[in-house]
Amino acid sequence: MSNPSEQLTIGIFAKRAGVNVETIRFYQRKGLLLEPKKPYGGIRRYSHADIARLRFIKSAQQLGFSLDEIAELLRLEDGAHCGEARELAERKLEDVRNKLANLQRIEAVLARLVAQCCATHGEVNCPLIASLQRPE
Amino acid sequence: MSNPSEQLTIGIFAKRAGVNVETIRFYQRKGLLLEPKKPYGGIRRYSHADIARLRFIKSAQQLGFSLDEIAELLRLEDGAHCGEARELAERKLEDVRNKLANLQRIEAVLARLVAQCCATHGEVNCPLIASLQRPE
DNA sequence: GTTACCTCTGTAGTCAAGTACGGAGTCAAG
DNA sequence: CTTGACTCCGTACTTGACTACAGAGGTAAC
Repeated sequence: MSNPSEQLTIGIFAKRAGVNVETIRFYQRKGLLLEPKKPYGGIRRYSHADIARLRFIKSAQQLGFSLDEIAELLRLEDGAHCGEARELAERKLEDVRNKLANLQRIEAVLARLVAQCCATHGEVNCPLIASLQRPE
Repeated sequence: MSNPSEQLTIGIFAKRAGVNVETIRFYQRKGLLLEPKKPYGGIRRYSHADIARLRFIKSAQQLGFSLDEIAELLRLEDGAHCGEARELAERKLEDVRNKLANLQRIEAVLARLVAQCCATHGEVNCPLIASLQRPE
């Protein structure tokens, strides 16, 4: 059914990855996806690797990375100028860890909220808001 | 220094919360922040509760919640139609847990990347991308 | 070999989330 | 009682991330 060496047209590629064809072209213009070279005036073909890459972009995006940041992440794998890449990775890692910490706090609070919900009526001063505050 | 009953003008409010004045007005238009009623043709004053709320908005936003979603989250505390709120919180919780899982995968990979960096040259087929893939 | 449905390229429009700005009013200090 | 800094309100501009569309060409199925 999904033979790994299958070559896809842009339409099918888009469908498989769950995005709009225009989005793919847009990402190509931004350099997030490479355009496969086309067979002399013909139609370009895409591979499963392209789908993987696109899915990665979409996932990273959902985590709050901008397309420019994602481009950087992808350059880690593509170019791999080593020192530079390492630095970049380190910065991203810190970033990611901050996001994680925040998300964990939210998670805890939401979970508690769900658990307690309706247990206490009346003066609800929401734990959600409090949870995101830190001294400074 | 920061007496809790202090009343702030919008400019000071903005500065304390680290945002633009215009952003505050924009959030008021969207209903994310309430405009304090103003003393008859005068100037509105803001409290520390407002700062807390604004900081919450900003944090949530960094985690990939849209302003509309944040509005929903805030309605959890403001309105508290209980059943509804609980449902919303549950949906968000799932959301958050998915994000967490993804971030954790990225975290692991980035950490590994940083650790191994430059250890293996040549054919690098990036673990980053692989990390975000799941069967379906 | 024509029809229906693609693809390609470029340019323009949309939507969310701000940001900027103009003109009028407010207010505290000097 | 004026000056300078700030507020208010409305409208318009910007940026990031798409999304749509027009016009030309490719292709597979009949």
